[in-house]
Amino acid sequence: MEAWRALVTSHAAVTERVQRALTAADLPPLSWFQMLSAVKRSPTGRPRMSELADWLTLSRGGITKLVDRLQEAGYLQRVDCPEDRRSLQAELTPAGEKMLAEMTAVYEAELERHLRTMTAEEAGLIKAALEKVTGSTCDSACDSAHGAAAAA
Amino acid sequence: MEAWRALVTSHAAVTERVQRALTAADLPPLSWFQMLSAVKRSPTGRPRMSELADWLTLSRGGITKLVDRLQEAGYLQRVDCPEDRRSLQAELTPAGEKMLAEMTAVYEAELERHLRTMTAEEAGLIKAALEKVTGSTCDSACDSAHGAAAAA
DNA sequence: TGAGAATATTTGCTACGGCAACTATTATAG
DNA sequence: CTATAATAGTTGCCGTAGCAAATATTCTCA
Repeated sequence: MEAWRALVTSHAAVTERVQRALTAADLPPLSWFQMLSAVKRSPTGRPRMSELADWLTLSRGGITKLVDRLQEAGYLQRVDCPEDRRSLQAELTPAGEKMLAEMTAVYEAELERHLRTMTAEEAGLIKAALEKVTGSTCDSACDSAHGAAAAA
Repeated sequence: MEAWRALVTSHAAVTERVQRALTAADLPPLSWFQMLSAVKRSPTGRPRMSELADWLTLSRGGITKLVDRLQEAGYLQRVDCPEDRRSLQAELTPAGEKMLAEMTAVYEAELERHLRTMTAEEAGLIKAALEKVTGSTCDSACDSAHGAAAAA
């Protein structure tokens, strides 16, 4: 429980620092970076809107508007999905690639600044422990759904 | 770096679950819980607005509005600060104490659900490592201010 | 003491995100 | 094949938070 509080606190603190570092460098906000890097990290390079919603833990509507802004800024474009005509895929433009690189530099520098007190072993442990948590979140969801269904 | 990504992801996932658990239980949002428990955890029990802003990592304006809502709901009240007439202190009302207890129950239950994959040792390590990060954030801020001053 | 800098909080304006309703397309059942 | 349900995405409306300006009070120093 205290560990969770520490996590929440450090998350908020570091995130705020990164935000400020980005604005100080006249760069777009963190949400843009998260979007751009999610698109970049996608196996296909062209994730669907709903995939982005899952990865960024954002609602569908939120994704629509975020992509709108990035598209208007010229960093992303929507392309029709060939397998499903309901669906759209987001794709980085060259300008988007460039911006992502710039933001990544600031982002990683700031992270390094704040996480330098952490040893590699600690980082490894944290990564492992928290990935277990995230992984099990899906199971919990199923439990939850099951429980609700049973109750209904 | 990957550890940080894991942290961000698990934070978002668990936070979202807790939010949903609270709304499912017809309780106020997570921000209210954070505010109430920050007031409760204050050494004096009557933190100032600016202390709350620091602890919740929220802007001053944000605190004003959040306290406004909690006050209107009858969970908090503002009292004049005796040492500094510019300042106000937030104080839990009996209804606020009661609500905090209710929300704490749901909050902790949900946390336990999602963090059950973590062992006590892991939790201890994470807590220690992340508290180091948060602690050093202040130093970094000083470094940063110093660097800016030197540059100017 | 008195002028001006610094600090604590609030307010107005704006941007961002969630939810529920809507459209368009695909999947399922009969 | 058609009707219905389910899914992908967008839109409108609302609540919430940040920022900069405004107000009130305290601090500094001459």
